[in-house]
Amino acid sequence: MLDVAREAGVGLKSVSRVVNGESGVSPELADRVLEAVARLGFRRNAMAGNLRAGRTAASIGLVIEDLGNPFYTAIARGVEQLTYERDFVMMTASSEEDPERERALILDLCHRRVDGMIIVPTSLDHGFLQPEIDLGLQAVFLDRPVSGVDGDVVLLDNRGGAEVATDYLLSRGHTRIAVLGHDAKVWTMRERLAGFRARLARAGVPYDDNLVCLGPITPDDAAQATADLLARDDPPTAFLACNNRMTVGVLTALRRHGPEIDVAGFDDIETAGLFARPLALVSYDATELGRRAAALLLERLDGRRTPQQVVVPTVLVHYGDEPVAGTNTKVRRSR
Amino acid sequence: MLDVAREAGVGLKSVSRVVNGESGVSPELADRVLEAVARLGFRRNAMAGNLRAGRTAASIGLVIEDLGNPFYTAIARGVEQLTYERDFVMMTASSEEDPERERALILDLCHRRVDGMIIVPTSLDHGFLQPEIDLGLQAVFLDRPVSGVDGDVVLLDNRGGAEVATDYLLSRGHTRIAVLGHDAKVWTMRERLAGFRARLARAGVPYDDNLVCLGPITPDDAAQATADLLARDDPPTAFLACNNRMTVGVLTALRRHGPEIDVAGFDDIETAGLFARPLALVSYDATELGRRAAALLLERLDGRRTPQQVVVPTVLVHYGDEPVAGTNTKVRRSR
DNA sequence: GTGAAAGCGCTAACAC
DNA sequence: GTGTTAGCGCTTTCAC
Repeated sequence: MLDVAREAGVGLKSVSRVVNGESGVSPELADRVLEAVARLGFRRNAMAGNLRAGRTAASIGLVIEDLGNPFYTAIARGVEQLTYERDFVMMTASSEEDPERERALILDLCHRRVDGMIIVPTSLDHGFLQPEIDLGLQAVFLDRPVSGVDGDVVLLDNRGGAEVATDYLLSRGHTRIAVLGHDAKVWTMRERLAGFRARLARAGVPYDDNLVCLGPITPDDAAQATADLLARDDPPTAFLACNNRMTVGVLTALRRHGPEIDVAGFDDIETAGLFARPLALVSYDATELGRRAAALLLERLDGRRTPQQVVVPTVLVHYGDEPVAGTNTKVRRSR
Repeated sequence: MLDVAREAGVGLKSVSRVVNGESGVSPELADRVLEAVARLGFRRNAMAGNLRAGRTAASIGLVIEDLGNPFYTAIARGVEQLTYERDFVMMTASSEEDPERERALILDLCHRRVDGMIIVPTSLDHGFLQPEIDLGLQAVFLDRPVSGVDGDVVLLDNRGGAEVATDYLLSRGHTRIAVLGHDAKVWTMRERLAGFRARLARAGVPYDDNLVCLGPITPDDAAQATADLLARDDPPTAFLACNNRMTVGVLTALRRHGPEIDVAGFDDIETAGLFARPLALVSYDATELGRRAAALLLERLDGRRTPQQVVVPTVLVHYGDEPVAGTNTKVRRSR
């Protein structure tokens, strides 16, 4: 920059002003500067500019579990939509559900002085973040609550969604409903299970632990588990899949089975309307989830300090009952 | 850092050494420093460290079209897999297919001194990047070639894929094959169309411009276009959809039609095996596409300068012919 | 081993 | 309007 100043025969600050489009520079001087900039191939170093006291990098960190899962990428998209307008860049990182990796990722982003972070927490305790927050980091947690840290939280109405889905399967006359889900250590999973059990109890249907299969991770895992369940002497007559991967797995295993087996699942699937089998999905706008989180973060960056929590409702959407475009019936909102 | 030095009663450089885990510090001194760091809640500022001459931010920029499209997120995932191991952070940004936005995004990332960039180019000319490259930026272009810039390129065998898909439809006896695609300004689209025409010609089937519909963007657009085509006096008997959104649209419009209409599409769809209708898809590993690009970029960052170009092959995968899990028949490789 | 001094490229405060 | 002077928080010589 100093070189430019010399080349143009002006002061350092004038170059700074011109380069940053600040006002208060005479046009001719600006021209000279611009010329020198061009001649010298000067590029402003944003990092240096952000070095100033208390300043940050105009960047936000997004820590999700897996860039390969449409749920998380929809979130990333929502976050980007809002942060782009404010000229933040988004640094995305996948924790791969590994608490240790998550921790390292988050701390690295902190060192890079991101202004704020949106985190889908994998660790059970985020106490390690509190020091950073005390130092000025702003954080919004997404999809799961956290303990030991100040920050906003954006949640899904998991319990309500599970309740509506369970009611639907019960209303179809099922009493032996299998549940497929991920690890019960994950809060969302516990909530969904709780909703399921609550509705079963209300309907007077006994809860059978043997029909609940937690653990599968990939669709293939889930398909195998489904096949195992169906091979039993007293197989389930309906399935509740607790996330998009489980749903795909269940459906894969059911391809040779008739429509008498009903399936409900959590998370929307973009192509569900094209499936061979009818399907009820607990849906919600995942992009909106990201937008809400980003909005909260931006509010925080603007100065809000009182913690907020928002819960995004879900809707049970029926696919395939009436195979006509655009007629998915929204049956009942969870809240 | 100076505060820490004072607090520990040591020199500035010693703190730096300890904080960066450099060797050559006596254990007791290190202990004192660590203590002071803890007491003062010191956090190293990575941005300041990277300010030094010629240094960079250990970050790479990824510019794609749309974070909502599984094609691009699969790429992002592949890129992340390789760059994570080298402690780079990934700054992701969507150009939304807007050349102006793309340009702004790229330039912003340059100013943030990313070490390298992986770009799915939307603009037709990237000459504006050459100055940055001359200044040391490393770039890899993905999915489409670019003009006017030095950099590596990772491409898909678009033409070969289209040829195999076209051959398949021809082999099923179709002579009136409709093509749905995005803008012909996009290189991939032109390649796919060229492959289609080449095989038509070879088979002696006349090319009918009226059956080629370019322009739809969303699945809904494509569904509408498909419906329009089917409503003609002499409708097509098969469809070639040139990307995942087109495929979904075509299938949506075809839900009420029998299996006599064949559909082939470009891009894999994760849930295609669950669809009501058989489907042939020109598939490839999009994550691998990202990995290849990242590998090239890392090589460049390690010093390679000779430009490279890699072409990733495609495979035609048949879904739904034989509804059993795991038996998707890979019919023919494009190369 | 350890530390002082001189920047890295920029912006904020303050003169002119 | 415009330029000068301090830093921002760190790393890098290079003495000690």
